[in-house]
Amino acid sequence: MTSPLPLGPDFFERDATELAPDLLGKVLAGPDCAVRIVEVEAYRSDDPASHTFRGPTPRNATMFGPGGHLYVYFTYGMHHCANVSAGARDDGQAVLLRAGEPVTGLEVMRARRHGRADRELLDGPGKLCQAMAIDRSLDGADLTGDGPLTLYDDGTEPPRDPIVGPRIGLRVGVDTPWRWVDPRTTLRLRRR
DNA sequence: GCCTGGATTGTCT
DNA sequence: GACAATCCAGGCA
Repeated sequence: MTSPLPLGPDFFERDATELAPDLLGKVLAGPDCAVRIVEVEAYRSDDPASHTFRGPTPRNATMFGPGGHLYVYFTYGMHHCANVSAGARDDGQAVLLRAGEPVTGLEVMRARRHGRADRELLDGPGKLCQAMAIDRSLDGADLTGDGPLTLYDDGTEPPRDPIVGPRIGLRVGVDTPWRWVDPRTTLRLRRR
């Protein structure tokens, strides 16, 4: 275990399908809690399932910004989802953070998730945002510096044998295997 | 354990 | 005006 280091902009400035599996095992730290990422999905602008497929809009502006920033969107009338922008400016790429495991701030997250079992605190994209109090006010936050949220490498290597499969909840783009799961997780996640 | 249906609102066509 | 990168409760096995 080396000392935790924030990931720099260089780490994020590559294709979302390369970045996504490397985010497994990394730590997303907020002001009062931190989470180890165990499930991700990649989205690109040439991908019909991506919010950026039809070009820039006010909502998806962060995905077209530089890599290493937080893209938060609101969906199904009641849920937020958190993404990390990837690639260079104007690339329109991002990695959706689907699930995580608690690192610090367990009590805070339990309170925000209102009595859910620990294994159900962070095992879905909407739940992860609820537990970490992520909403649209954090859209565009810089994850590489002194913002409210930071992505760290705490010395945990990405898994050598990540589970790869199709993305979840889509009407289109289900044929591309752009979802990665860390096999070391104890969460009950779809494994294929 | 697995499956089904309802909730609810911002966003784009 | 329709849809959406979801979650949860409830029913059944």
